[in-house]
Amino acid sequence: MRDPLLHYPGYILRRASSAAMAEFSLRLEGLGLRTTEATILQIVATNPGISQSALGRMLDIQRANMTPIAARLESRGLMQRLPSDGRSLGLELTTEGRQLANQARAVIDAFETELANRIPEEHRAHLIPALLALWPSSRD
Amino acid sequence: MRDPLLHYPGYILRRASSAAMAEFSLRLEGLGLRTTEATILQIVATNPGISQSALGRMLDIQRANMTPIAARLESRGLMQRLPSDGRSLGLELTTEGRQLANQARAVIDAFETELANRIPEEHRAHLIPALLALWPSSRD
DNA sequence: TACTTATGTTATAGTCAATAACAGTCGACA
DNA sequence: TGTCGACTGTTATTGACTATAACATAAGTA
Repeated sequence: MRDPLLHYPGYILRRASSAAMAEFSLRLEGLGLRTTEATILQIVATNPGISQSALGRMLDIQRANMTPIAARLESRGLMQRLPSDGRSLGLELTTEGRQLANQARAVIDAFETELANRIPEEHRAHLIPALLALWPSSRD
Repeated sequence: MRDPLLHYPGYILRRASSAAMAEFSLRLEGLGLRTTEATILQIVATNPGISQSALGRMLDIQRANMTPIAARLESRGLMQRLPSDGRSLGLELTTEGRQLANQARAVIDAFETELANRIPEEHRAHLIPALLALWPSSRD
C-alpha cells in the first residue's frame, strides 16, 4: 500500500493544508466561527472601512460569494456595512466584533505557533518563503 | 489594505494550496478528471487490488464518500471493482484506465516540476520535509 | 454461537466555489 | 454635459466536496 505521490510538493501541499485546516476549524468551533469568518474579522480589524469587494480580492472570494458571508457577520452583530460610495460598502467591526476578533486572534496565534513548532528547526524558516513563491496572487 | 495574517504558516499554507489546486484542476480538465480522480488512478495503478476502504484511508476520504467516486470511475470504464473478500471490493484499472492514468501522470509531473521551479533554490529542498511534519496522518 | 468490528451503500445536509444575470453607481472623455 | 464602459453588490443556481446517520452484510473473536 504505497502512495506514489508522496514526493510531489503540490500533492503534499494539498494534503497538509486540508489536514491543518480541519484541525483549525475544530479550534474555532468554540467561537462559532468558520475559518473564513475568523480571517475576515482579522482583516477588517486591521483595515477598517475596507470595501466588500476589496476584501474579496484580498481573500480570493468572489463578490457573489462575499455577500452572504458579510451578511451573516452583520446579522450576528459583529460587523457593520456602511455605504461609503453609493455603490461600495465599507466594513467595520462592532464592539462585539472586535472582542470576538481578539479571541479569534488568540486561537490563531496558538494554533500557528503549534504548527511552526512541529516543523524541524532546520526547515522551519524556509516554509513561508517557499509557500509564498507558490502563491503569486494579489501581492504583485 | 494590509493582510495581517501573511506571516502565519497555516494561513499561507491554505492560500497557497487553494491557488495551486485551482491551477492544477484546470490542467486536468482536458482529461475529464477531477483532482481526486487523478490521484486515485495513480494509487490504484501502483496498488492493484487495494480495497475501497483502504484507498479511502490513504486519502482521508470516508467510505460513504468513496462509493460514488469509485462508481463513477467504474461507470466510465476506467476501473473495476471486484469482490475480493465478500465484504471488500478490490480495485483494479482497466486498460483504458491505465492509459488515462499515464496521461494524468504526465500532467502531474509537468505541474509538479513547474511548482518546484517556482521556489527559490535555497528553499526548495525544505518544502516537502516541512509539509510532511505538518501532516502526520496515516504514515505513522 | 453470540458479540463486535469492518465494508460498502443510501440518503441527507452543510460548506464552499463558480457562473450568469441584474440594478445601480462611478469615472473618463469626447 | 451626456454617454459608455467599468465597478459594486445582489440574487439565483449549480456543482464539487465533506460529514453524519442508518442500514445490510460479512469477517473475526471469545
